[in-house]
This record gives sequence, structure tokens and C-alpha cells, in this order.
Amino acid sequence: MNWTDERVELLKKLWAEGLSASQIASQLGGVSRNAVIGKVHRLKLSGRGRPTASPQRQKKSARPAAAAGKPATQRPSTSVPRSAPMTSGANALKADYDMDVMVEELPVIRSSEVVVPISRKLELTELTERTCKWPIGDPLAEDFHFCGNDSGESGPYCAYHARLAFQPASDRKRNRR
DNA sequence: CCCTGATTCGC
DNA sequence: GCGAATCAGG
Repeated sequence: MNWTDERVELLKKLWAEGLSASQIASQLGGVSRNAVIGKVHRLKLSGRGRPTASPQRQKKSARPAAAAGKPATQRPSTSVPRSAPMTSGANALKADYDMDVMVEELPVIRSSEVVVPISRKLELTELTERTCKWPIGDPLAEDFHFCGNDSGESGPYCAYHARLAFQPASDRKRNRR
């Protein structure tokens, strides 16, 4: 893809906003993070917020062939502010409970809306093969996004949403999302 | 393993 | 100028 003025502008903007090269690449589309980094350097935009720095590094060289038969299937990335602690892997929860004696509820994660675990709120351009693709919100709404938590490569959803997606009829009694 | 930016250099 | 490959690091 070409580096049109518009794309360069967006690149500058996103870079200035502190997005990572891979995030920018995923948003621009059609380019790898390397392409973004290369462009950033060529534009001399590096050193984002590092007034004081004279790295002066140099090490090895050696770099074989360049272009091969590689589409460029690198991925977006991650690094979105996380607002609450969470054990990545298994954050299963007590799916059902009785409505009576129960003084302690789940933590007060009253983030934004309804949904369950803390999602990373990814846009679909940022989804990868290992991010949970569970949709959150109204697809027609502006704030629509995807869960984005690690799906562990073994499925389209994270541990939590995988359970919801599969819900063996037997498990659905009084369970509401 | 995932990710980050930095660098080199064939194209 | 471009960006894959590579490096160096978290």
C-alpha cells in the first residue's frame, strides 16, 4: 500500500498519541508494524517523548534476503489500559448461586455496562487469532467492541465467553448472562 | 510465549 | 523510499 498523505498523517497522529507500531499498523491496514516503524524513522518521528536520550547504539549486522513469499500476517497488538486486575487464564466464576444468604458479591467492577469480565475493548481491526471475539454492545452503536481477552488459540472466545457460547442446555437454568 | 521499538540493507 | 529480517529488550 502507498503512503498517501492521509495515511502519513494518520500515522503521525497515532504515533503522537502513543499507540504502538503494531496498533498503528492494524489501524492503517495493509502494512506491517515494521513498515510503520520504518516509516516513523524515515519521518524522523522516533523518540516519542524522550527528550533526553542519546542511545548511541549499534551492534550487529547481517541481514539476509528481504522480500520473500510472506503476506505479512503480523498482528495488531495490545496494550490497552486495563482497569482491573484479572487472572488471565481462568476467570471462571460461580455461574449460579442461590438468591439468599450471600453477603459478599463480586467485586465492584461497575465499569461501563453489562458485560462480564473485563474486556479489552478491541475494535475488529485489532482482533487476532488469539483474541476473544465475543461482541459487546450494540453493533450499531459507536462504542461497539469485542472482548479481546486472550482466547488461548484454541477457540474464538476467552475462557469465560467460551462457556457462554457453549452453554450445555443442562447448565442453563436460571442463568442469565 | 507474547510483545515493544531500532537497525540494516536488498529491493 | 520501502519494509522484511533481525536484533535487543520487556
